Amino acid sequence: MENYQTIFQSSSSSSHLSLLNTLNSQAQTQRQDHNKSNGYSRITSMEIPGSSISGVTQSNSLTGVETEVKIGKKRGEKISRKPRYAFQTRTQVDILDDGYRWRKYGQKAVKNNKFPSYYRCTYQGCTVKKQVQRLSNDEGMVVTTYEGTHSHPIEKSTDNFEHILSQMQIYPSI
DNA sequence: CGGATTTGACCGGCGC
DNA sequence: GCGCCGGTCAAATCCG
Repeated sequence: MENYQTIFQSSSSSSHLSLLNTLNSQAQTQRQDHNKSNGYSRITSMEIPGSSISGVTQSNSLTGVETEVKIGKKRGEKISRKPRYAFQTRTQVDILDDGYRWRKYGQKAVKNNKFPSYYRCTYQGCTVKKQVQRLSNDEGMVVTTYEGTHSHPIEKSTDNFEHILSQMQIYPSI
């Protein structure tokens, strides 16, 4: 976990998928190191200087956390854990388009937070889920949690987001 | 017309 | 055992 910046710079042609895959790999690596039991382990922190996202006026700071979700409800099934990556983004727009097609399937009120929105990837066979929460503390703070990994190419051409990713800087630990 | 979004209800799990 | 909270589903609606 030393060369975060290098990894991101090398993902110039593969776009957003590379970002998530990169985080995926690093998350797994760190998971072995820390092996947190509380379920949340901070893996990366990103900061985006004032960018060109429509609606964003100030700097964005992304914080990625990886979570292990164990599903042991079924019978003798193997221990399946779903990777979850949470990004804390300081922006005014709730929906950060990462290039995939998302379909909202639920919205429920939570005590400490605002109304979290639940999204699912509409690609056939893709069970990746995304949860967007808005912190009541900071209106501009949005927590996006990705659950699962995409196994298909990106449909949309979000040059905007990609541009931001290129400017993204990750610090080893904050 | 098709697809995405919305909102309410339902279900399951956890806590007390 | 009951109640509460969170999460998901599903039908209706709206938009493009």
